[in-house]
Amino acid sequence: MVTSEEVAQLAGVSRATVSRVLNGSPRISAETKERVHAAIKQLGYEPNIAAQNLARQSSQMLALSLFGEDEGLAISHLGSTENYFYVDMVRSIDRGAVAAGYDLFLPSLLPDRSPENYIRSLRARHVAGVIMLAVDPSDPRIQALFRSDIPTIFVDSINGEGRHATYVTSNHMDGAYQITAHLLSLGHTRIAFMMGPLIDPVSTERLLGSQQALARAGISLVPDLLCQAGWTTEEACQATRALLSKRRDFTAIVAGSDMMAIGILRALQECGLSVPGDVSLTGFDDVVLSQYTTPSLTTMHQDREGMGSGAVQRLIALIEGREEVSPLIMPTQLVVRESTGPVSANKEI
Amino acid sequence: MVTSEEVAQLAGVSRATVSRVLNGSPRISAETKERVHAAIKQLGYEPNIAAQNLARQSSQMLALSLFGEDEGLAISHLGSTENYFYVDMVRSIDRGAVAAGYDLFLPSLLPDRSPENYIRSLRARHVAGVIMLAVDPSDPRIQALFRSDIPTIFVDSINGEGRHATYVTSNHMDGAYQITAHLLSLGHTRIAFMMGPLIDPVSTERLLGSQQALARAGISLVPDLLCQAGWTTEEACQATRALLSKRRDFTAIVAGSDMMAIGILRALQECGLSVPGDVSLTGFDDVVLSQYTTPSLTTMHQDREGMGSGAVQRLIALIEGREEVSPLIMPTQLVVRESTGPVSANKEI
DNA sequence: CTGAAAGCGCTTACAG
DNA sequence: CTGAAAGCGCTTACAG
Repeated sequence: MVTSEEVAQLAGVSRATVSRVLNGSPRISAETKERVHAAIKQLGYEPNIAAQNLARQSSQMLALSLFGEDEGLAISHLGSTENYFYVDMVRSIDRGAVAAGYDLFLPSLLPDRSPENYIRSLRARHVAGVIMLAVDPSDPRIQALFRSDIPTIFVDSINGEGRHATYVTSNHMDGAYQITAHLLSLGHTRIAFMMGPLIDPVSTERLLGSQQALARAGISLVPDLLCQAGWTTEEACQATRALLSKRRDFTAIVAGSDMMAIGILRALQECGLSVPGDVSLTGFDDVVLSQYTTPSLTTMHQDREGMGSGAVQRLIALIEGREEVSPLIMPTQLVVRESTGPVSANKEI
Repeated sequence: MVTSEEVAQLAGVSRATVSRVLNGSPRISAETKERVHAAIKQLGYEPNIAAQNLARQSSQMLALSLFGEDEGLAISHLGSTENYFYVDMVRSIDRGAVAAGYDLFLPSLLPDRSPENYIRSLRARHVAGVIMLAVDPSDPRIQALFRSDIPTIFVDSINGEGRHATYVTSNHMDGAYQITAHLLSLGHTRIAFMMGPLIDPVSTERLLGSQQALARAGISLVPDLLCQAGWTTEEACQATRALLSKRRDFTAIVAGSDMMAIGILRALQECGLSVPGDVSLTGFDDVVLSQYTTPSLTTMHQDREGMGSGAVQRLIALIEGREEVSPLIMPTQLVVRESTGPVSANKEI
């Protein structure tokens, strides 16, 4: 490994000067700057990150976390269907982080670690900030994180705003309102809801949006048709099978997400119900796959790009600590595809 | 931040001793060890990682890389449908890394970085080893990595074996053989192939396996029915549309992957072809979603768990440098679901 | 079994 | 605008 000492010698300056050039310190003579840069290029010098971190007492590292429910491993749950939407956001997060000169780190967490240990391990690594994807706000580690002064951006979980933390989310309420209104405009009045878990505020916001749309149309929600399931394709499929075994007196289903809708679609087709002939179905998220089911899914588009880059940009603002950072709430957009249609005249309800 | 100095004072020993206890050095009196551990617990001490890395000239960090084709960002492509299979492997990689005391790092790579810079940036971060997911072996960065002495495990790309690198992969050839034999046993003789890109050795191995199965049955591959597409759902769907517009004289399609099969299924259903009534369809990978399409997919199961943990275990062996490490080749397993059936008598070919 | 001391490669007030 | 020097918090031969 070539060190700053070697660069300094070649350029005929001190290590301090090399460091200053590297860090873009002002008042360095143009000529010195040039000599140093030439030496860096010639030697292929790259600063030792560990040494920088130690000297600066900080790092250029952003932790990317996504907690699952059953274990402590922080990023393990990316592969679960419920999180495909977030996986797709990693791209824009990565892009934003690179552009700002940060690295991404996946903090692995031992299952037996206490909340205090979680915070300490972030500190021991001098993590500059944390991007927390879709997390249960009641998780004690989240509470500890929120109490700490580590800059954190929460994606899709509302965890206050201020000097240390803020959030980015879609306007779930409006999205649910719109997609429900879309079904109402097609003549559906008996609508089933297969929501994500209602402990998750995202679900609650969406439920509220749907309720508002129904209320405005003077239509009431049928208690037995309000169902919950986990966010996964698997759980949504099972819950729908259970629903169908009890009653089928609805003409549409609002799913909590696209991945849930895929499971619901499977359950409907198993029963010989056609979509949208017998039942209309809506998703939420607009994941890539929603175009490739048969029928393709009517859904609400969430702006992953905007959320990812907005998250990084706000996190960096928090790290730099100049001011309070406000939350980012992205609009959603209705995408009408094949899975919704007018309520059929001959539907026997 | 509490430092080892404070622990040393509380325990009445030197920093050197604290360090030794922490690193499990032998010949430390049991009593001292106990006192130090007590002090650590009492103070909530966690070693400063940057200082450790600097002093040790190494880190406990594993780089997890997945190169896309169009840009330098290393992990950005996780969200693309072609990589859902690997995303699902992150879980077992994470678990293995944590168990061995390593952290996972996502090296972000600026688009304009040269292969030399890529290696230098890994070195500057003292990365202990690299886990390289499904990568184009001709990428110059891969070549540079392979020439370097940084321990690397390649997943699904055969890049030699030895003291610095080895690979883990499924037995793709056998898998393709089995799934093709399954179709042959159902009476299919005119089989279309929608392979992944044939620059990718994984595709070639699978093609070879299929060819062997066909040859053994005395059946020849129809040139026009051998198609290629990108690994994504999108590209497979489009390529199938193109195929169907030209000819339909086949009774089965072998897809390069499950995610491709989902796109193929969509294209078939758009044309009013029923699966498996008109055409049988096979996938590969056994991703979770293969159970939730209608019809569900007959596919080859790849042992993600085994591959992920095997990859980490071998990488650590490479890092410790005790010996040559042999590649790991996992068996695959046929999973028969709804998308394949006997060739129908009335099929007009 | 344990301590004193040097060293890892940077950064950053402090002088000039 | 630039250098000498101290410091970041560990680890690890070297003695004893």
